[in-house]
Amino acid sequence: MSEHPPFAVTVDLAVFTIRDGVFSVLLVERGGEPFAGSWALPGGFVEADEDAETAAWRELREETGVDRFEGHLEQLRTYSAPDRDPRMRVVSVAHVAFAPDLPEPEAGSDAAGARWWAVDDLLAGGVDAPSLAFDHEEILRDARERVRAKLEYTTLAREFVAEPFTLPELRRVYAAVWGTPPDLGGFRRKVLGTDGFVVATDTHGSSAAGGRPALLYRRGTATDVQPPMLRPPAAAS
Amino acid sequence: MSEHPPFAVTVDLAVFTIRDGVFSVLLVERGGEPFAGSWALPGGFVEADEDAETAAWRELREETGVDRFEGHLEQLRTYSAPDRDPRMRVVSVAHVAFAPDLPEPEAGSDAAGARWWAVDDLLAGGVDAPSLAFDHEEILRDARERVRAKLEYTTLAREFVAEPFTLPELRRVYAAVWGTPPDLGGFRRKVLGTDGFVVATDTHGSSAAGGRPALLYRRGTATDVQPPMLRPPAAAS
DNA sequence: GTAATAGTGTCTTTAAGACATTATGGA
DNA sequence: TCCATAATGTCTTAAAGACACTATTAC
Repeated sequence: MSEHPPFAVTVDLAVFTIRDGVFSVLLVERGGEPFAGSWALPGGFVEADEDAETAAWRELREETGVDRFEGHLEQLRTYSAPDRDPRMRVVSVAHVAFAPDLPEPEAGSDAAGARWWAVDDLLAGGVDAPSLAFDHEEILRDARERVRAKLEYTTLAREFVAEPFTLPELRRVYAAVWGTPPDLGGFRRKVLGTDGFVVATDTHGSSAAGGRPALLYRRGTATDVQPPMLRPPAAAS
Repeated sequence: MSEHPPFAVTVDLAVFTIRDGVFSVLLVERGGEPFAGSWALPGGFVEADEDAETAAWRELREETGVDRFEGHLEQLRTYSAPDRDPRMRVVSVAHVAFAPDLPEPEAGSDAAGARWWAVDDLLAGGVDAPSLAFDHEEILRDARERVRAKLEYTTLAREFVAEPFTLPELRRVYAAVWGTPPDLGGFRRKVLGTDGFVVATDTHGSSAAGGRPALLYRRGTATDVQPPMLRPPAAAS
Protein backbone atom coordinates (compact mmCIF):
# COMPACT_ATOMS: atom_id res chain seq x y z
CA MET A 1 0.00 0.00 0.00
CA SER A 2 2.88 2.39 -0.57
CA GLU A 3 1.45 3.60 -3.87
CA HIS A 4 -1.69 5.65 -3.95
CA PRO A 5 -3.26 6.55 -7.27
CA PRO A 6 -4.39 10.19 -7.65
CA PHE A 7 -8.09 10.97 -7.50
CA ALA A 8 -10.20 13.99 -8.14
CA VAL A 9 -12.77 14.59 -5.42
CA THR A 10 -16.05 16.30 -6.16
CA VAL A 11 -19.26 17.09 -4.37
CA ASP A 12 -22.64 16.59 -5.98
CA LEU A 13 -25.75 18.20 -4.60
CA ALA A 14 -29.35 17.13 -4.57
CA VAL A 15 -31.00 20.46 -3.75
CA PHE A 16 -34.67 20.06 -2.97
CA THR A 17 -37.50 22.48 -2.48
CA ILE A 18 -41.28 22.47 -2.71
CA ARG A 19 -42.60 24.56 -5.60
CA ASP A 20 -46.36 24.94 -5.88
CA GLY A 21 -46.81 21.80 -3.86
CA VAL A 22 -44.42 19.76 -6.00
CA PHE A 23 -41.30 18.14 -4.56
CA SER A 24 -38.59 19.53 -6.85
CA VAL A 25 -34.88 19.18 -7.43
CA LEU A 26 -32.41 21.55 -9.07
CA LEU A 27 -30.63 20.28 -12.19
CA VAL A 28 -28.11 21.95 -14.45
CA GLU A 29 -27.72 21.40 -18.15
CA ARG A 30 -24.21 20.38 -18.99
CA GLY A 31 -22.37 22.63 -21.39
CA GLY A 32 -19.33 20.46 -22.08
CA GLU A 33 -18.40 16.85 -22.61
CA PRO A 34 -19.01 14.31 -21.35
CA PHE A 35 -22.81 14.26 -21.33
CA ALA A 36 -23.00 17.67 -23.05
CA GLY A 37 -26.60 18.79 -23.27
CA SER A 38 -27.90 16.36 -20.71
CA TRP A 39 -28.96 17.26 -17.20
CA ALA A 40 -27.04 16.64 -14.01
CA LEU A 41 -26.97 17.41 -10.33
CA PRO A 42 -25.00 20.57 -9.60
CA GLY A 43 -21.57 20.05 -8.12
CA GLY A 44 -17.90 20.68 -8.51
CA PHE A 45 -14.42 19.92 -7.40
CA VAL A 46 -13.34 20.09 -3.78
CA GLU A 47 -10.53 22.60 -3.50
CA ALA A 48 -7.22 22.08 -1.78
CA ASP A 49 -8.11 23.75 1.51
CA GLU A 50 -11.75 22.67 1.82
CA ASP A 51 -13.51 19.76 3.37
CA ALA A 52 -16.42 18.25 1.47
CA GLU A 53 -19.11 20.04 3.44
CA THR A 54 -17.49 23.43 2.89
CA ALA A 55 -17.24 22.70 -0.80
CA ALA A 56 -20.90 21.70 -0.84
CA TRP A 57 -21.97 24.94 0.83
CA ARG A 58 -19.88 26.91 -1.64
CA GLU A 59 -21.35 25.12 -4.65
CA LEU A 60 -24.81 25.58 -3.21
CA ARG A 61 -24.33 29.32 -3.03
CA GLU A 62 -22.81 29.44 -6.49
CA GLU A 63 -25.49 27.30 -8.09
CA THR A 64 -28.55 28.77 -6.43
CA GLY A 65 -27.29 32.34 -6.30
CA VAL A 66 -28.38 32.55 -2.67
CA ASP A 67 -25.92 34.23 -0.35
CA ARG A 68 -27.39 33.44 3.01
CA PHE A 69 -28.84 29.98 2.54
CA GLU A 70 -31.55 29.33 5.11
CA GLY A 71 -31.89 25.62 5.00
CA HIS A 72 -30.32 22.30 5.68
CA LEU A 73 -27.37 20.48 4.13
CA GLU A 74 -25.99 17.08 5.02
CA GLN A 75 -23.76 14.43 3.56
CA LEU A 76 -25.56 11.61 1.76
CA ARG A 77 -22.90 9.09 0.77
CA THR A 78 -19.88 8.70 -1.48
CA TYR A 79 -20.02 7.29 -4.99
CA SER A 80 -16.77 5.81 -6.24
CA ALA A 81 -17.31 3.39 -9.13
CA PRO A 82 -14.07 3.42 -11.16
CA ASP A 83 -15.84 4.21 -14.43
CA ARG A 84 -18.35 6.75 -13.15
CA ASP A 85 -16.59 9.56 -15.02
CA PRO A 86 -15.05 8.66 -18.38
CA ARG A 87 -12.42 11.42 -18.17
CA MET A 88 -10.62 10.44 -15.00
CA ARG A 89 -10.86 8.77 -11.65
CA VAL A 90 -13.35 10.79 -9.58
CA VAL A 91 -15.03 10.04 -6.31
CA SER A 92 -18.01 12.18 -5.45
CA VAL A 93 -19.23 12.95 -1.97
CA ALA A 94 -22.93 13.50 -2.53
CA HIS A 95 -24.94 15.82 -0.33
CA VAL A 96 -28.60 16.57 0.23
CA ALA A 97 -29.81 20.13 0.76
CA PHE A 98 -33.21 21.70 1.03
CA ALA A 99 -34.82 25.01 1.74
CA PRO A 100 -38.05 26.91 1.14
CA ASP A 101 -38.52 29.45 -1.61
CA LEU A 102 -35.32 29.03 -3.54
CA PRO A 103 -35.29 31.44 -6.46
CA GLU A 104 -35.39 30.45 -10.08
CA PRO A 105 -31.74 29.61 -10.76
CA GLU A 106 -29.43 31.46 -13.11
CA ALA A 107 -27.33 29.51 -15.55
CA GLY A 108 -23.98 29.29 -13.76
CA SER A 109 -20.47 29.70 -15.04
CA ASP A 110 -20.10 26.21 -16.43
CA ALA A 111 -23.72 25.24 -16.95
CA ALA A 112 -25.73 25.95 -20.06
CA GLY A 113 -28.94 26.13 -18.08
CA ALA A 114 -30.48 25.41 -14.74
CA ARG A 115 -34.03 24.71 -13.63
CA TRP A 116 -36.25 22.90 -11.16
CA TRP A 117 -37.66 19.50 -12.01
CA ALA A 118 -40.37 17.44 -10.37
CA VAL A 119 -38.46 14.71 -8.53
CA ASP A 120 -41.01 11.95 -8.91
CA ASP A 121 -41.48 12.63 -12.62
CA LEU A 122 -37.73 12.44 -13.14
CA LEU A 123 -37.37 9.16 -11.32
CA ALA A 124 -40.45 7.62 -12.84
CA GLY A 125 -39.05 8.41 -16.29
CA GLY A 126 -41.93 10.60 -17.44
CA VAL A 127 -42.11 11.52 -21.12
CA ASP A 128 -40.48 14.92 -20.69
CA ALA A 129 -37.99 13.67 -18.13
CA PRO A 130 -34.37 13.63 -19.29
CA SER A 131 -32.06 10.86 -18.27
CA LEU A 132 -29.36 12.11 -15.96
CA ALA A 133 -25.62 12.29 -16.52
CA PHE A 134 -23.11 10.03 -14.78
CA ASP A 135 -24.62 8.05 -11.89
CA HIS A 136 -26.80 10.97 -10.89
CA GLU A 137 -30.03 9.07 -11.21
CA GLU A 138 -28.82 6.66 -8.54
CA ILE A 139 -27.70 9.55 -6.35
CA LEU A 140 -31.03 11.30 -6.77
CA ARG A 141 -32.91 8.14 -5.91
CA ASP A 142 -30.86 7.68 -2.74
CA ALA A 143 -31.31 11.35 -1.88
CA ARG A 144 -35.07 11.17 -2.26
CA GLU A 145 -35.22 8.16 0.01
CA ARG A 146 -33.06 9.97 2.57
CA VAL A 147 -35.42 12.93 2.63
CA ARG A 148 -38.51 10.74 2.78
CA ALA A 149 -37.07 8.81 5.69
CA LYS A 150 -35.86 11.85 7.59
CA LEU A 151 -39.30 13.42 7.49
CA GLU A 152 -40.44 10.45 9.52
CA TYR A 153 -38.14 10.77 12.49
CA THR A 154 -36.88 14.36 12.44
CA THR A 155 -38.37 17.83 12.30
CA LEU A 156 -36.67 18.58 8.98
CA ALA A 157 -39.96 19.22 7.18
CA ARG A 158 -39.77 22.65 8.82
CA GLU A 159 -36.82 23.57 6.60
CA PHE A 160 -39.06 23.38 3.54
CA VAL A 161 -41.35 26.21 4.67
CA ALA A 162 -40.65 29.88 5.26
CA GLU A 163 -41.52 31.47 8.59
CA PRO A 164 -44.13 32.05 9.64
CA PHE A 165 -46.01 29.06 8.34
CA THR A 166 -49.29 27.26 8.93
CA LEU A 167 -49.79 23.63 9.85
CA PRO A 168 -51.63 22.90 6.58
CA GLU A 169 -48.58 24.29 4.74
CA LEU A 170 -46.33 22.01 6.75
CA ARG A 171 -48.60 19.09 6.06
CA ARG A 172 -48.38 19.78 2.35
CA VAL A 173 -44.60 19.31 2.63
CA TYR A 174 -45.16 15.75 3.79
CA ALA A 175 -47.73 15.24 1.06
CA ALA A 176 -45.33 16.46 -1.63
CA VAL A 177 -42.33 14.42 -0.45
CA TRP A 178 -44.20 11.24 0.37
CA GLY A 179 -46.74 11.40 -2.42
CA THR A 180 -49.54 11.02 0.12
CA PRO A 181 -50.55 13.34 2.94
CA PRO A 182 -50.30 12.02 6.48
CA ASP A 183 -53.61 11.59 8.26
CA LEU A 184 -54.77 15.00 9.40
CA GLY A 185 -55.52 14.07 12.98
CA GLY A 186 -52.35 12.11 13.48
CA PHE A 187 -50.26 14.82 11.85
CA ARG A 188 -51.53 17.52 14.17
CA ARG A 189 -51.25 15.28 17.24
CA LYS A 190 -47.64 14.54 16.34
CA VAL A 191 -46.51 18.04 15.47
CA LEU A 192 -48.28 19.77 18.35
CA GLY A 193 -47.49 16.94 20.77
CA THR A 194 -43.76 16.97 20.03
CA ASP A 195 -42.32 19.61 22.30
CA GLY A 196 -40.38 22.16 20.30
CA PHE A 197 -41.41 21.01 16.83
CA VAL A 198 -43.28 24.27 16.18
CA VAL A 199 -43.99 27.37 18.24
CA ALA A 200 -47.39 29.00 17.91
CA THR A 201 -47.71 32.70 17.27
CA ASP A 202 -50.87 34.58 18.18
CA THR A 203 -51.70 35.64 14.67
CA HIS A 204 -53.60 34.06 11.85
CA GLY A 205 -52.80 34.11 8.16
CA SER A 206 -55.21 35.39 5.57
CA SER A 207 -57.64 32.93 4.13
CA ALA A 208 -56.43 32.72 0.57
CA ALA A 209 -59.14 30.51 -0.88
CA GLY A 210 -62.12 31.51 1.15
CA GLY A 211 -61.60 29.16 4.06
CA ARG A 212 -60.88 29.58 7.74
CA PRO A 213 -57.54 31.34 8.29
CA ALA A 214 -54.90 29.08 9.82
CA LEU A 215 -52.83 29.91 12.87
CA LEU A 216 -49.21 30.85 12.13
CA TYR A 217 -46.24 29.05 13.65
CA ARG A 218 -42.46 29.36 13.77
CA ARG A 219 -39.83 26.62 13.91
CA GLY A 220 -39.04 25.21 17.34
CA THR A 221 -35.73 23.79 18.52
CA ALA A 222 -36.56 20.08 18.65
CA THR A 223 -34.75 17.93 16.08
CA ASP A 224 -36.17 14.44 16.68
CA VAL A 225 -39.66 13.05 16.43
CA GLN A 226 -40.15 10.00 18.55
CA PRO A 227 -41.89 7.76 17.94
CA PRO A 228 -41.60 8.66 14.27
CA MET A 229 -44.48 9.81 12.11
CA LEU A 230 -44.66 6.98 9.61
CA ARG A 231 -45.44 7.61 5.97
CA PRO A 232 -48.65 5.98 4.74
CA PRO A 233 -47.98 2.51 3.27
CA ALA A 234 -49.12 3.57 -0.21
CA ALA A 235 -46.30 6.11 -0.48
CA ALA A 236 -43.65 3.42 -0.99
CA SER A 237 -43.29 4.22 -4.69
CA MET B 1 -13.54 24.54 -11.75
CA SER B 2 -10.98 23.64 -14.38
CA GLU B 3 -8.34 22.82 -11.80
CA HIS B 4 -8.75 19.89 -9.49
CA PRO B 5 -6.17 19.22 -6.79
CA PRO B 6 -5.01 15.61 -6.46
CA PHE B 7 -6.26 13.59 -3.51
CA ALA B 8 -5.45 10.23 -2.06
CA VAL B 9 -8.57 8.21 -1.25
CA THR B 10 -8.55 5.65 1.54
CA VAL B 11 -11.03 3.42 3.27
CA ASP B 12 -11.09 3.05 7.03
CA LEU B 13 -12.90 0.19 8.70
CA ALA B 14 -14.66 -0.10 12.02
CA VAL B 15 -14.83 -3.89 12.32
CA PHE B 16 -17.03 -4.98 15.19
CA THR B 17 -17.67 -8.29 16.86
CA ILE B 18 -18.92 -9.53 20.20
CA ARG B 19 -16.20 -11.25 22.22
CA ASP B 20 -17.26 -12.86 25.51
CA GLY B 21 -20.26 -10.60 25.64
CA VAL B 22 -18.22 -7.45 25.02
CA PHE B 23 -18.83 -5.19 22.02
CA SER B 24 -15.38 -5.00 20.48
CA VAL B 25 -13.59 -3.28 17.64
CA LEU B 26 -10.43 -4.21 15.77
CA LEU B 27 -7.52 -1.76 15.97
CA VAL B 28 -4.04 -1.93 14.50
CA GLU B 29 -0.91 -0.49 16.02
CA ARG B 30 0.78 1.85 13.63
CA GLY B 31 4.33 0.96 12.65
CA GLY B 32 5.32 4.17 10.86
CA GLU B 33 4.84 7.89 11.10
CA PRO B 34 2.65 9.71 11.59
CA PHE B 35 1.17 8.43 14.85
CA ALA B 36 3.76 5.63 15.08
CA GLY B 37 3.01 3.42 18.06
CA SER B 38 -0.53 4.63 18.47
CA TRP B 39 -3.62 2.68 17.53
CA ALA B 40 -5.85 3.21 14.56
CA LEU B 41 -8.72 1.73 12.59
CA PRO B 42 -7.51 -0.64 9.88
CA GLY B 43 -7.66 0.73 6.37
CA GLY B 44 -5.70 1.54 3.29
CA PHE B 45 -5.61 3.20 -0.08
CA VAL B 46 -8.25 2.63 -2.71
CA GLU B 47 -6.56 1.26 -5.81
CA ALA B 48 -6.96 2.53 -9.34
CA ASP B 49 -9.53 -0.02 -10.47
CA GLU B 50 -11.55 -0.39 -7.26
CA ASP B 51 -14.56 1.32 -5.84
CA ALA B 52 -14.56 2.09 -2.14
CA GLU B 53 -16.63 -0.92 -1.13
CA THR B 54 -14.37 -3.33 -3.00
CA ALA B 55 -11.35 -1.76 -1.32
CA ALA B 56 -13.04 -2.11 2.05
CA TRP B 57 -13.75 -5.82 1.48
CA ARG B 58 -10.16 -6.33 0.40
CA GLU B 59 -8.76 -4.56 3.45
CA LEU B 60 -11.15 -6.49 5.65
CA ARG B 61 -9.80 -9.78 4.34
CA GLU B 62 -6.23 -8.62 4.62
CA GLU B 63 -6.58 -7.26 8.13
CA THR B 64 -8.65 -10.03 9.67
CA GLY B 65 -7.04 -12.85 7.74
CA VAL B 66 -10.51 -14.20 6.94
CA ASP B 67 -10.97 -15.41 3.38
CA ARG B 68 -14.70 -15.93 3.25
CA PHE B 69 -16.06 -13.17 5.47
CA GLU B 70 -19.53 -14.10 6.74
CA GLY B 71 -20.87 -10.82 7.89
CA HIS B 72 -22.00 -7.38 6.94
CA LEU B 73 -20.20 -4.35 5.53
CA GLU B 74 -21.63 -0.96 4.66
CA GLN B 75 -20.45 2.55 4.01
CA LEU B 76 -20.57 4.87 7.02
CA ARG B 77 -19.61 8.32 5.73
CA THR B 78 -16.67 10.22 4.29
CA TYR B 79 -14.20 12.23 6.34
CA SER B 80 -12.42 14.98 4.48
CA ALA B 81 -10.98 17.62 6.81
CA PRO B 82 -8.02 19.16 4.96
CA ASP B 83 -5.60 18.52 7.84
CA ARG B 84 -6.75 15.07 8.85
CA ASP B 85 -3.51 13.51 7.59
CA PRO B 86 -0.37 15.62 8.02
CA ARG B 87 1.40 13.98 5.09
CA MET B 88 -0.97 14.81 2.28
CA ARG B 89 -4.52 15.50 1.26
CA VAL B 90 -6.52 12.35 2.01
CA VAL B 91 -10.22 11.75 2.08
CA SER B 92 -11.35 8.57 3.78
CA VAL B 93 -14.52 6.68 3.02
CA ALA B 94 -15.24 5.02 6.35
CA HIS B 95 -17.08 1.71 6.55
CA VAL B 96 -18.67 -0.37 9.26
CA ALA B 97 -18.35 -4.15 9.28
CA PHE B 98 -19.33 -6.83 11.70
CA ALA B 99 -19.38 -10.56 12.04
CA PRO B 100 -19.43 -13.29 14.68
CA ASP B 101 -16.38 -15.15 15.82
CA LEU B 102 -13.66 -13.25 14.06
CA PRO B 103 -10.30 -14.80 14.90
CA GLU B 104 -7.57 -13.16 16.90
CA PRO B 105 -5.92 -10.98 14.27
CA GLU B 106 -2.38 -11.34 12.96
CA ALA B 107 -0.19 -8.29 12.70
CA GLY B 108 -0.55 -7.34 9.06
CA SER B 109 1.99 -6.23 6.54
CA ASP B 110 2.15 -2.63 7.63
CA ALA B 111 0.89 -2.86 11.18
CA ALA B 112 3.07 -3.52 14.22
CA GLY B 113 0.21 -5.24 16.02
CA ALA B 114 -3.51 -5.83 15.93
CA ARG B 115 -6.03 -6.67 18.63
CA TRP B 116 -9.62 -6.34 19.76
CA TRP B 117 -10.61 -3.54 22.11
CA ALA B 118 -13.77 -2.96 24.10
CA VAL B 119 -15.56 -0.21 22.19
CA ASP B 120 -17.16 1.50 25.16
CA ASP B 121 -13.92 1.52 27.13
CA LEU B 122 -12.12 3.11 24.21
CA LEU B 123 -14.68 5.85 23.75
CA ALA B 124 -15.11 6.51 27.46
CA GLY B 125 -11.35 7.02 27.68
CA GLY B 126 -10.69 4.26 30.22
CA VAL B 127 -7.29 4.15 31.88
CA ASP B 128 -5.83 1.53 29.53
CA ALA B 129 -7.52 2.99 26.50
CA PRO B 130 -5.17 4.53 23.95
CA SER B 131 -6.12 7.65 22.09
CA LEU B 132 -6.65 6.96 18.42
CA ALA B 133 -4.67 8.21 15.44
CA PHE B 134 -6.03 10.78 12.97
CA ASP B 135 -9.77 11.43 13.35
CA HIS B 136 -10.42 7.79 14.11
CA GLU B 137 -12.05 8.47 17.45
CA GLU B 138 -14.72 10.50 15.69
CA ILE B 139 -15.15 7.78 13.07
CA LEU B 140 -15.44 5.11 15.75
CA ARG B 141 -18.01 7.15 17.65
CA ASP B 142 -20.09 7.60 14.51
CA ALA B 143 -19.73 3.91 13.69
CA ARG B 144 -20.90 2.84 17.14
CA GLU B 145 -23.95 5.05 16.85
CA ARG B 146 -24.70 3.58 13.42
CA VAL B 147 -24.60 0.05 14.78
CA ARG B 148 -26.67 0.93 17.82
CA ALA B 149 -29.29 2.57 15.63
CA LYS B 150 -29.40 -0.20 13.06
CA LEU B 151 -30.07 -2.83 15.70
CA GLU B 152 -33.28 -0.96 16.37
CA TYR B 153 -34.84 -1.08 12.94
CA THR B 154 -33.05 -3.91 11.11
CA THR B 155 -32.28 -7.56 11.70
CA LEU B 156 -28.52 -6.93 11.63
CA ALA B 157 -28.02 -8.26 15.15
CA ARG B 158 -28.15 -11.68 13.49
CA GLU B 159 -24.81 -11.00 11.79
CA PHE B 160 -23.11 -10.95 15.18
CA VAL B 161 -23.96 -14.56 16.00
CA ALA B 162 -22.91 -17.80 14.33
CA GLU B 163 -25.52 -20.28 13.16
CA PRO B 164 -27.23 -21.96 14.77
CA PHE B 165 -27.87 -19.59 17.65
CA THR B 166 -30.25 -19.24 20.57
CA LEU B 167 -32.49 -16.32 21.37
CA PRO B 168 -30.64 -15.57 24.62
CA GLU B 169 -27.43 -15.36 22.58
CA LEU B 170 -29.08 -12.93 20.20
CA ARG B 171 -30.38 -10.91 23.10
CA ARG B 172 -26.87 -10.65 24.49
CA VAL B 173 -25.84 -8.98 21.23
CA TYR B 174 -28.28 -6.18 21.93
CA ALA B 175 -27.11 -6.01 25.53
CA ALA B 176 -23.48 -5.70 24.48
CA VAL B 177 -24.05 -3.06 21.80
CA TRP B 178 -26.59 -0.98 23.71
CA GLY B 179 -25.09 -1.42 27.15
CA THR B 180 -28.47 -2.60 28.45
CA PRO B 181 -30.44 -5.69 27.49
CA PRO B 182 -33.85 -5.17 25.88
CA ASP B 183 -36.79 -6.31 27.96
CA LEU B 184 -37.02 -10.08 27.69
CA GLY B 185 -40.70 -10.26 26.85
CA GLY B 186 -40.61 -7.48 24.33
CA PHE B 187 -37.47 -8.87 22.73
CA ARG B 188 -39.02 -12.27 22.15
CA ARG B 189 -42.30 -10.79 20.96
CA LYS B 190 -40.42 -8.67 18.44
CA VAL B 191 -38.01 -11.30 17.13
CA LEU B 192 -40.56 -14.09 16.92
CA GLY B 193 -43.31 -11.78 15.71
CA THR B 194 -41.25 -10.33 12.86
CA ASP B 195 -41.72 -12.72 10.01
CA GLY B 196 -38.38 -13.94 8.72
CA PHE B 197 -36.19 -12.51 11.47
CA VAL B 198 -35.22 -15.97 12.69
CA VAL B 199 -36.17 -19.51 11.65
CA ALA B 200 -36.62 -22.11 14.37
CA THR B 201 -34.89 -25.45 14.11
CA ASP B 202 -36.22 -28.47 15.96
CA THR B 203 -33.15 -28.98 18.10
CA HIS B 204 -32.00 -27.59 21.40
CA GLY B 205 -28.52 -26.53 22.43
CA SER B 206 -26.76 -28.03 25.41
CA SER B 207 -27.31 -26.37 28.73
CA ALA B 208 -23.87 -24.99 29.43
CA ALA B 209 -24.42 -23.64 32.93
CA GLY B 210 -27.02 -26.00 34.31
CA GLY B 211 -30.08 -24.25 32.94
CA ARG B 212 -32.80 -25.19 30.53
CA PRO B 213 -31.40 -25.75 27.02
CA ALA B 214 -32.48 -23.11 24.55
CA LEU B 215 -34.01 -23.76 21.15
CA LEU B 216 -31.70 -23.19 18.21
CA TYR B 217 -32.50 -20.82 15.35
CA ARG B 218 -31.08 -19.80 12.00
CA ARG B 219 -31.15 -16.43 10.28
CA GLY B 220 -34.28 -15.61 8.29
CA THR B 221 -34.51 -13.42 5.22
CA ALA B 222 -36.23 -10.35 6.68
CA THR B 223 -34.12 -7.22 6.82
CA ASP B 224 -36.37 -4.66 8.50
CA VAL B 225 -37.97 -4.55 11.91
CA GLN B 226 -41.05 -2.41 11.98
CA PRO B 227 -41.99 -0.84 14.25
CA PRO B 228 -38.42 -0.78 15.52
CA MET B 229 -37.24 -2.35 18.75
CA LEU B 230 -36.16 0.73 20.70
CA ARG B 231 -33.11 0.66 22.94
CA PRO B 232 -33.86 1.28 26.61
CA PRO B 233 -33.55 5.01 27.46
CA ALA B 234 -30.65 4.41 29.89
CA ALA B 235 -28.45 3.12 27.07
CA ALA B 236 -27.90 6.58 25.61
CA SER B 237 -24.29 6.79 26.84
C1' DG C 1 -34.68 -31.03 46.46
C1' DT C 2 -31.87 -26.24 44.72
C1' DA C 3 -29.71 -23.30 41.39
C1' DA C 4 -29.66 -21.67 36.91
C1' DT C 5 -31.27 -20.50 32.69
C1' DA C 6 -35.26 -20.64 29.06
C1' DG C 7 -39.68 -19.44 27.93
C1' DT C 8 -44.87 -17.78 28.49
C1' DG C 9 -48.68 -14.93 29.95
C1' DT C 10 -51.03 -10.83 31.51
C1' DC C 11 -52.11 -6.27 32.71
C1' DT C 12 -51.34 -1.37 31.87
C1' DT C 13 -50.18 2.47 29.08
C1' DT C 14 -49.09 4.74 24.86
C1' DA C 15 -49.97 6.07 20.52
C1' DA C 16 -51.42 5.26 15.85
C1' DG C 17 -55.58 4.77 12.35
C1' DA C 18 -59.74 6.15 10.84
C1' DC C 19 -62.82 8.73 10.82
C1' DA C 20 -67.04 12.29 12.23
C1' DT C 21 -67.82 16.70 13.86
C1' DT C 22 -67.33 21.57 14.81
C1' DA C 23 -65.19 26.34 13.79
C1' DT C 24 -64.24 30.42 11.10
C1' DG C 25 -63.45 32.92 7.38
C1' DG C 26 -65.00 34.91 2.25
C1' DA C 27 -68.43 35.48 -1.61
C1' DT D 1 -76.90 31.75 2.92
C1' DC D 2 -73.20 28.34 1.05
C1' DC D 3 -68.54 26.97 0.18
C1' DA D 4 -63.99 26.16 1.50
C1' DT D 5 -60.58 25.34 4.55
C1' DA D 6 -58.96 24.81 9.60
C1' DA D 7 -59.26 22.51 13.80
C1' DT D 8 -60.94 19.25 17.35
C1' DG D 9 -62.78 15.06 19.29
C1' DT D 10 -63.73 10.13 19.70
C1' DC D 11 -63.58 5.29 19.19
C1' DT D 12 -60.84 1.30 17.89
C1' DT D 13 -56.69 -1.25 17.46
C1' DA D 14 -51.71 -2.16 17.62
C1' DA D 15 -47.91 -2.58 20.26
C1' DA D 16 -44.61 -1.38 23.87
C1' DG D 17 -43.33 -1.64 29.13
C1' DA D 18 -43.14 -3.97 33.13
C1' DC D 19 -43.38 -7.96 35.44
C1' DA D 20 -45.02 -12.41 37.44
C1' DC D 21 -45.05 -16.85 36.50
C1' DT D 22 -44.01 -21.61 34.58
C1' DA D 23 -40.58 -25.03 32.30
C1' DT D 24 -36.47 -27.80 31.84
C1' DT D 25 -32.00 -28.93 32.60
C1' DA D 26 -27.56 -30.13 35.95
C1' DC D 27 -26.15 -31.02 40.37
